[in-house]
Order: sequence, then C-alpha cells, then structure tokens
Amino acid sequence: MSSESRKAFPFSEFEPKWQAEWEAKNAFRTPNPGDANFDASKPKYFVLDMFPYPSGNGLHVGHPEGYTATDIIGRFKKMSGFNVLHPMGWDAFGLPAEQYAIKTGTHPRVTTEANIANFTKQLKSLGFAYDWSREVNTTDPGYFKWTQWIFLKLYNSYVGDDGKAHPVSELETQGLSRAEIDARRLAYVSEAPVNWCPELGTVLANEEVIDGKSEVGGHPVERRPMRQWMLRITAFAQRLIDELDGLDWPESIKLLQRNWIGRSEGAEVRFAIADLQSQISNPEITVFTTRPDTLFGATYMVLAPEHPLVEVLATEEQAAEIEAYRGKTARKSDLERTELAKDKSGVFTGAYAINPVNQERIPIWIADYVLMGYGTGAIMAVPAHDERDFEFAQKFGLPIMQVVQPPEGRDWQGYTDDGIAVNSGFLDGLTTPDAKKKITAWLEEKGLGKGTVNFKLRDWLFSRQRYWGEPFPIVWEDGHHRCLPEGELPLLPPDLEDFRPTGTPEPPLSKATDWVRYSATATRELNTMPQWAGSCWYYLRYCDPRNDQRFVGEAAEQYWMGGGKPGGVDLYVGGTEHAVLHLLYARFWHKVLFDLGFVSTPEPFQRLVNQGLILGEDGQKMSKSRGNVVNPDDVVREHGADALRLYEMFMGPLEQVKPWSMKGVEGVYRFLARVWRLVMEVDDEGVWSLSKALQDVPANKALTKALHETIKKCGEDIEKLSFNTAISQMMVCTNAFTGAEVKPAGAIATFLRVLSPFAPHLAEELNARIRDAFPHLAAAGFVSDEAWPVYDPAALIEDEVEIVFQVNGKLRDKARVPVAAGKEEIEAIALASARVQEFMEGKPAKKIIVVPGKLVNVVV
RNA sequence: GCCGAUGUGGUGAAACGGUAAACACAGCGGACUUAAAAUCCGCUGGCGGGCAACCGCCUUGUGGGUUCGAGUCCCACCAUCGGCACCA
Repeated sequence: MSSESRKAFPFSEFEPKWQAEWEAKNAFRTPNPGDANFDASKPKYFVLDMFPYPSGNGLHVGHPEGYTATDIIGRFKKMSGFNVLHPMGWDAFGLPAEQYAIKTGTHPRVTTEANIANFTKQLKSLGFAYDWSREVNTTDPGYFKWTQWIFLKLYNSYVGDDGKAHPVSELETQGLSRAEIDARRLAYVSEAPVNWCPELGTVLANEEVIDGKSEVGGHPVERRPMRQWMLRITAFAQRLIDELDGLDWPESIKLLQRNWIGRSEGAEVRFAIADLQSQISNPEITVFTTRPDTLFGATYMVLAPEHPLVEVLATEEQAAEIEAYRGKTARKSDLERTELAKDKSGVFTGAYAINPVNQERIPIWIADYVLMGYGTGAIMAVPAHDERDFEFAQKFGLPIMQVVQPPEGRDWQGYTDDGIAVNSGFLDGLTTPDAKKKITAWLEEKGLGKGTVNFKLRDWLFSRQRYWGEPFPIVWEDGHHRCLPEGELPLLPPDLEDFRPTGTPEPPLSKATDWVRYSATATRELNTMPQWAGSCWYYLRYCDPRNDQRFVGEAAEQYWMGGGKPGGVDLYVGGTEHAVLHLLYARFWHKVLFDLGFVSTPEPFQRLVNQGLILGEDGQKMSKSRGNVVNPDDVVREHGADALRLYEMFMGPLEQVKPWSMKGVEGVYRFLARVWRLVMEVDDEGVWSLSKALQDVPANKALTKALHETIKKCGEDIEKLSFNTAISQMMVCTNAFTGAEVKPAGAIATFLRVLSPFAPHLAEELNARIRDAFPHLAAAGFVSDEAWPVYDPAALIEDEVEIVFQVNGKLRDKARVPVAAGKEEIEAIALASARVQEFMEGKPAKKIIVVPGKLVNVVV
C-alpha cells in the first residue's frame, strides 16, 4: 500500500502543484503605480509581517501563525477588490546571524544565504500569497545602500524649535560653528557610560539589556565609558507619545511604549551651595522633581556618585570615603546594582546647600539610588513623602519633616500621594496640584527654577563592535568625523578572513587595515550599525524594492503608504517582543523622514496586531531543552500546508497565548478531508474520482441558508481577525453539505471561494475538479483571483423563529412562532403556555418584557 | 512594589446585556468491516429524581451590586501569565 492512499486526501500531490502554478503565472505579483497592468481605480491594502531573522534553526510554528493571519487578510482583500501589497523579506544582519556564523566557522554571508534559501523553501511550502519579486534582504548592498543613506539624513539633521527635523545646512547658514552643529546632529558621537557586553564583544542599547544581561544570549553586561554613536531619539519623545493616539494599536502596547518613554512633569529647582571653599563657575545644584510642592520638606540633597560636582564639593575629611564609594559603584555591573537595590547606601560629601524656599542649610550626600542618566543626576530629598528618601533618611538619621497632610487615618510618614500642604509657608492649605502650580510660578518669578518635563527614554546607542552589520558612511580626520558623499554608497564591509569580535572594545573592522585607510589623512569609522537599522525602514523598501535612484519611489510611497490615515501600513502583525524596540525605533526614523519630506505620513503602522505565543504541547514555552518544539515541516509532511494553516488559525484567538495540540491538527485535517469528500469519492483501489453525488442542481433552502450565513460570517470574522470562529462556521456549513444526499456543485464552488484564503491549495484543487465536470459553475482561473461572494440577506431569513419564554428570568418554555409575529401576538402565545402558567403559580404578571425574535420574560 | 492581560466542561474554546458551553479534541455507543484503521450516525457540564421520553436544582476564579434578565456592566478580593522596576 502506498503512503499516499493512507492519506485522507492527496494533499501532498496537489499542494506543490498549485504552489508551482501560482509561481509560474505570477498569481500574486502586485503591480506598482505606473506599471502597465496597474489598476488605479482600486483602493490599496498594505499588509505586513514582521520579517524574520533567517536563523539556522529554520522556521518554527510561531512564524506561520502571524504569516497565515496576514495571508488570509491579504487574499480576502484581494478578492474584495483591493490592490494588495503583501511582501516578505529577511532581517539578516545582526547578532543571531553572526553568532551562528561564528559557531559554524563559515562566513556570515554564506550561512545567511543558506538560511534564507531554507526559509524561502519553507515559506513557499505553506502557500503564502507573497509577491516574491519584492523580496528584500537587509544585507544586500542594494538595500543597505539606503540604510546608510538614511543614516546620512540623520547625521545631517537637527531638531529645530518647532520640534521637527531639519537639515543642518540651516545651521550652517546661521553661522554656527562645527562643534555647535555636531552637538545638535540627530546622529552624534558621545563619550558616555554604555552597556558593554564582554561575552558578545559589543555595546548594547538600553532596550537590549534585560535584568543586567544581554537580550541575546543572556550574558552579563557592564557599564563603561566609551566613545559611541548615538541617535537623538529623545528629541522625539513627546511626539512618540502623542502620535500614538491616532493609531489602531492594542492599548497595552501603546501603554508599554508610553511607560518606556516615561514622561513626567515637574520642575527644576536650583540650590545654592553653602560655605564655598573653592572657585566653581556655577556654584549651585539643579535638581529635577515631580513634587516641587514638597520643597519645604527637602531636608537633604543627593547627587549621583558620577555627578561632576562631587569632586568639587567633597570636603577634605570626606574625600577618601567619597572616592572609595565612587569606585565601588563604578565597578558594579548593572546586575549587581539591581540586586543590591533593596539596601540603601551613600556617603556624606561634607558640603551643604541652601534650600531656596526657607534658607535652611541641608547636607549634600552621594548615593547610587540617584541615577546620573535621569533628570539632572541630583535630587532634593523629601523623606517624609518619598519612599526612597524615607528609607535613606531612616538609615542615616537625617531629619524627616512633614509638608503634606494626608486624608484621615493615613500616616504622614512616607505618604507619597496627593494631600494638603502644611509647614510650607505660603503653600499651606493648598491641594497638591494647586501647590505645584503656585511654587512653580514662584520659582520662575524668583529665577530659582522652572516647570519642566523629563523623560526616561535615553538616546539610542547606535554603534556595535561587530562585523556583520552596515558600516557607517563616516570617516575621521584630525579628530573630527564627516560623512561620505552619497555617491560613495553603498559602503561595503571589507572582506575579512577573521570576523570574530576582538574581545576588546576595538571593533573587528580594525583588522581590515587597507579598508580602514580612506585617504592619506582620513580613516573610516570602525563600528557597525545595530540589527535594528535595517528593520527600521524595510516596509518602505517593499513599496519599490528595486529602485536604485531613491530609497523608495515617490509615486509608490504615496500610493502604498498613503490613504489619509496617520499610519501608512494598513495592518502589521508580529510578536509583542518588539513593543519597545523595533516599533519605537521604526516610528522614530519614520518621523525624521516625514519631517524631511521623504515620506507622506507621520507614522509607519496604522493597525498593529500581536499574535500570541504558541506553547508546546505541555503548556510550556517551546525550547530545544524541553524537547517540546514542533517543526512545521513535519506537520506539512504529515497533514499538509492547508491543515497547518487552518490549525494555527483554529487554535484560538490570534492574540492569545495557546498550547499546541497534535490532536487538534488532526481535527482540522479531518475537516479538510470532509470538504474533499463533498466533491470526490474513492473506489476500492484507492483511486479518487469526482463524486457521483455532486450534481448541477440548485441548493435547497437549508443548504442555501448555511452557505450564505457562512459567506456573511466569514467575511465579518476575517475583518475582525477572528479566524477561529470563521473556521467553525465553515465546519458547520461543511457538516450541512455532508448530510445532504445530493451535493449541489454550484453552491460548493461558491463555498470554495470562502475557504480559499484559509486553505488555498484545497480550494484551487477542488475548483479545478468541479470545473472539469461543470465548467460553468466553477472559477475559470485561480480561485484566488475570484471576487469574494456576496451573500443574499433574503437567504438568511427563516419563516419561523424560536422564542424563549422565561418566568422571573428563568427559562421555562420555548415555541416556534412566525418571524412576522408582533409583540402582542408573541406575548399571548407565551402566556398561553402551560409551563409558563405553572411557574406563574396563578399570580398576576407584574411586568412582561418582549424581545421580538428572542424571548418573553414574565415577571410575577 | 507599579502597570497590563487572562480566569467558562476532561481539553482548545464559543456566546450584540437575552436559551452558557457553538465548533473542535478526548471519551462512550452504533453502522460498515472476517477484523482493525478510515468513514458515517448518535450521546457526552455537575448533582438529584424517574423503567422511560423527561423533570428539578446548581454552574462562567471568589464575594457584593446594578438590571425584568449578568460570563458580559460596576465595586472589592484571589490566582496565573507578561512587562517595568531606586526614573526623584
């Protein structure tokens, strides 16, 4: 017996066949504006997947989850009369690809090519309707030429007073010096403490460090000062918050981004330093506080250990202790610093400041609970109304003074919420919000401070000490950087024999001595860009992927990214893991390009949906060590691509976390086989032929109703991305047809159109089979080119509906009544019911609620 | 600690404030078969009653509330998962 005849339907024969047909006939090629076969009368729909890293492990079952969802939407929109852009590509630069290359000892280009070939084969075996002619690859010089070009735009831009990006040439016109301009560029060099990961041999962005360890590999990360390229994302912090409002994103993701950006309103307050011993140009400490209303309760100050004023302020008696403490904190890794977060530590500097509001002398301390990177790196401590200051003051015996009166029954010590100001001079009696306003106005009037806004977001550390990334189009000469002319792009990385990290902060590109020398006096920048660079704009490249004159053609960008909404991409599907990485970075780049006039919308992605993680059969996260990983190739081999697609959509709501079940795959596989047998039958030899029950007859009333309900519900459910319920409805419909003795071929052909976005191979195959016998009933070409069927509302209406009778809200009886029956009529039928009367126990009805078509509730 | 999401049968899950559990999985029974697999048909939340078709009560994490009527809305609490975490 051949393995084929054991299959419930011959998917392994027809699935590859249709994939080849689609490819041969360019079934999913999407023309651009200006192309010969472009139909400008149709609306556009841009549906985007988060493109994968082509890792050596190949596709896992999480990939097809999102990809199937977008494929169904894309196919549905195409059938509904849209020009659909549904592309795929490769995020092939970056750590995972390079780590794999290092592990296997081959050049990253070679392993990346092989992995892409494998991913392509796997994706094609699932029948996704991608326009493969638009495939992009971030490591392709034709692509990263434009990544480098965008970097030059960042390098040559600054943010003006209007909060928008402008070319730095404007600053040149204004006569600013080179140093002044360099200090304002969106891409700039900074010597600052950064996240250095010795194991990976590179620095990492804040977003890539989790609990003091690298996101990739989980290696320890330490802080050390290094000269690095930064991108001024902080200049866009407010817009990145505000412009979330116009987007159709899950509220939880918006919140995640808002929290990451971390806006807080407050005031800067300047404290004079008492008893100055040395000459300081600016003898004061500026602090940021969100609670200026508590200024009267500031009983000491704290500077971050790294604060530049510490050296100046420390008295001789305290100097040794201060130095020891600073050394200790500097050596601590981020991980240690978090672990030790519980216990407060600090040292008195010996110096005092003057509280501007009451002229009190208050001691200045240093402590590592104050971070140099946030606000001004200095705080006024109000121990009565801040948990950290309270803890610190208790430990070191510093005074605690109440300045906020909490509501009745609450202790004022450590009370951090709003209340009424007390012991605060001219603020006494005011509520916290009023007191904030008054003190801020007072500070501004006296020139002692001002209202201000602070963000947790830091600038984006943009350089990496790795080989496998885009080289910076920058050269250095006389200690200054300058950019390459656009004509020299793409700047290819050198061909290195040994591309491993050096193990020191010296990037591996330093080994390419010829490449490094740009001219007699200039050398190239040795760092490379991070993985995120290529993924910040790939969706734009898809619009016009082979353009070698521009990063994207204007007409293509305006058509595919346009549409009158803030975001250009109509639907973006991917995992939550990019909530504050890729999705924030891409929005930032897009805004810069928007300000400079290169794109037509302020936001890249209008609607975002996060697919939920698929867990292993044991309910645990899939991992090699647990041995619960499901390989999609195995599923395709055993049950077919359509079954894999359908199962992943049937598991549950797209956005939910859900466990895999092989039994569940078999369930949808059986459903597909039932659809197959509506059209086909098998003889004793195991040979399939057209079913004799399939005839050119009109569907009866019940089957017509089932079909039209399915057309309606599936159309609505696809729009809602509620694929599991759409599939349920197709099962209901199929069960109805299975029960019929004669199968109406025309109705089944229509059903196949509804099925086709979900199970495109089976739909094409059965359509072709029906077409062989009844050419006038089936689609002449591909089902995917057909129009989505229109349901007939009249077919959904029944003569009678079942009405539920309740007494005091409890179900007691039911009856079928004509749909046309009026309220009084239904009410009379209900009251006549023996069971209703029984439960009314002879009492009169106090109230009768009649919901036509639904129920009657009698209240006694 | 703060923020967010989720809690419904043995399992994955459905359910405009209106018959809780659609559709599947698993289980049970039947038809077909020498037999098995496959397929087709039926049953399948819990407790109690009846020979029976059937009948009653209970049930959406817990406790309150709004409503003629609550899985759905409101308040409080509990549990699980995810994110952030000395951000002044």
